[in-house]
Amino acid sequence: MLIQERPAPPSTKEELLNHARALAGQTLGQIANRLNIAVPENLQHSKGWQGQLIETALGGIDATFAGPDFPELGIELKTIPLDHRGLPKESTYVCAIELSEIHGQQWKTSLIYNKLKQVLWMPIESEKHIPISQRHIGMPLLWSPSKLQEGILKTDWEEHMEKISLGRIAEITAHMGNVLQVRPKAASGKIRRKSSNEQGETKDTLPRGFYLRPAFTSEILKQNFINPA
DNA sequence: CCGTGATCATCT
DNA sequence: AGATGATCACGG
Repeated sequence: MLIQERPAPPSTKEELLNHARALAGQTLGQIANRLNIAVPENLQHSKGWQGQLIETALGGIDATFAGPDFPELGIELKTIPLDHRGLPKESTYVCAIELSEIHGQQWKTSLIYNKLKQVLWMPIESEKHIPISQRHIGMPLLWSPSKLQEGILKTDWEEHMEKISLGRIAEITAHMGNVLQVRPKAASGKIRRKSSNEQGETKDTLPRGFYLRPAFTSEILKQNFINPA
């Protein structure tokens, strides 16, 4: 991705939100053109393209950093693909799961909590038949989990982490978790990573990541109607 | 190789 | 159709 005019990082939450709202109604093509970024024909070989584009447009940091996209503000950016009904088309990847040194991890200090405590959701029109350059950005939402939502996330997280700490990660499937899933996250099914249990014994396992179910992100996006931007 | 950005491809 | 398990590209 060639970037010629990368915006500076926003210094305040208001600045970020204003910039994000200014993108609403625009197409991916318009945004890409301003940044001199080429638009791919399809996303099959450019799966993270939209996320990188919006992150660049808003002045976020490098995607490779294992933390919030806007560290100063503690805000994570997530693009979310919508179908014609305005519902999420896919689950939302949150972060990789640490497979070692998981003993004693607490929810409040976990990587996933720190990623989810404040998220800027950028909806993107993602019907298959619409050319990528013509897809529109929807109205963004700056969200933090409600007490109820956080409780559900925490419970899911604790159940998953307990299995992992017991060395039973192989038993975890995407069927588990009310709103938070554990699914493979690797370049291929052949990749292996060391996973250690409470006794310090290690096993090689497929790397996993945390994902939010579409039903959960759908509920989150409804706040756009309760609290119109 | 690993974690970031996610969507794809297949099965039910 | 929707969900699950698998995969693609990139920078460090």
